[in-house]
Amino acid sequence: MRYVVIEDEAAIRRFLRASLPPEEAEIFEAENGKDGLRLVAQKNPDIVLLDLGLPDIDGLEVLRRMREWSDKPVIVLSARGREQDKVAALDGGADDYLTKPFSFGELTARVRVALRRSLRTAPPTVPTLETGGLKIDFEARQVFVNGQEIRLTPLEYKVLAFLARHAGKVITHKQLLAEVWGPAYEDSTHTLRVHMGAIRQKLEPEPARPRYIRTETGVGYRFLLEEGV
Amino acid sequence: MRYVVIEDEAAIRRFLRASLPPEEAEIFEAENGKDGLRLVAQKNPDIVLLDLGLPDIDGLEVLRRMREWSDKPVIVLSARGREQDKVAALDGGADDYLTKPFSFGELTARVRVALRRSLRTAPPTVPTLETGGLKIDFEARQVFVNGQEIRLTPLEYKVLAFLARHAGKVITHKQLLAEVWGPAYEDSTHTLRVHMGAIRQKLEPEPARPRYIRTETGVGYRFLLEEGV
DNA sequence: GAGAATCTTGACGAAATCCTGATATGGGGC
DNA sequence: GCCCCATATCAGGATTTCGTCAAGATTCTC
Repeated sequence: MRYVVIEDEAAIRRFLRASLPPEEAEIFEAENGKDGLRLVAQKNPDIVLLDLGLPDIDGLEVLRRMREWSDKPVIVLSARGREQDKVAALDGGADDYLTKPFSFGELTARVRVALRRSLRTAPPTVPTLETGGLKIDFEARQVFVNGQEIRLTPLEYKVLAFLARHAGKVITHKQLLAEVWGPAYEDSTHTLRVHMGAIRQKLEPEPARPRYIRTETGVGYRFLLEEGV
Repeated sequence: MRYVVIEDEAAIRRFLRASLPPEEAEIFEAENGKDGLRLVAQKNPDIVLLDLGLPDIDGLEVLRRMREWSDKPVIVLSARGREQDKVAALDGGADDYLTKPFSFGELTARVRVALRRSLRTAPPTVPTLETGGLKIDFEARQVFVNGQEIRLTPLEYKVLAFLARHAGKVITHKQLLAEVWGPAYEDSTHTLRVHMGAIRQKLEPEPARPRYIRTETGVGYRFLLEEGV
């Protein structure tokens, strides 16, 4: 996690450095608004801690300018405790407001809240798997063969998705049945075979000689990553 | 904007009612945790104000249970001012924490912050979406088919808009019901089907062979970006 | 308070999906 | 070649899921 701290009092900066464990936190510090804005732009932090009483530009102005091009979470730390100061900062785009003196625990908890939220806003990866002519878009729940969409029933999709998520590894019948049908169906191998037949019919060019899902006789099935023979 | 207030002191509830202008705020009140949870599920509010000292369940427990199925913003209002109380609530899923007595201005400012943020969390706002002969103007809340405006009821529009904002992806019945009707209605699939029928009747040229919204049997619905078959 | 619009609920036929049994295939061991 | 086992395929019928219609209930509007 990367922090930018914009704060002119060295004591507070020291306090923050001490509060945030260095193995988790990379901290960049600025003593005035101008340097602070530059740091935010350069370092692309996950969160910004901003003092209002800065020597050059007022903290509110720093916030205003930052909000023109960034929506990184900002927590304001200020000695000003009047209601109108809080309202101005919060309406000016701050995500939270802490009045000095504040406690270490509350600060870190509020930092966690802000980080938790910004993580939720930005979904991590786009999970999509592609091998040979087969493409599986897990997010959209869609499967393509050579660019053509293939429609799968709920069970077919679940089976294929589970195999693909464990691509390269052998998945036993029991594992598949327990995962897709539920633990009570571990012995319904016949049902599984029928569904596998339907899946291959739909996505294998030659269902009799499968390229994507190999049957491991006596054990289970394996999703092939590189096109095997 | 819809508020749910979970607070046993009548004085505070009165204060909140007075603080939030009725023309902008629809307020639902509960005096204990049990009713509060039910209200959140039923009314599908934009924000929840939660007291920690409730007569039946502890506020922290209410928060914990709510977070199992909802990520609506929650602002905790509490007489407990100790650091450990704040940390527990914030780490328990609260979005903000205000110690009583709090000022009217700070409360409303923090509410605005939470609302601003949850709006931003919502899928990227595309002012208008167009595919085939269908055009959806999200800002004006208007829908056109081949240039002709289609009148949709509030629920119909919400369903269509949610699907369209996640165009291409499968939306499960539960997701759709939780989002449009509220978490308490996750199992009213039948109602959803009837509304879907009405929507298709209005905007599909051939309602029996839909071009814009495909049903994914056993899973949910999908808004089609390119015109399917 | 009447009328319209909207929403929910129930009933029933249609469609899709799923399971089961019967039968075919294919490879290894003898 | 022949048998045996695991697997694959096919076909039917059961079950689940969907769509539609229509009748009440509720809310909104005038």
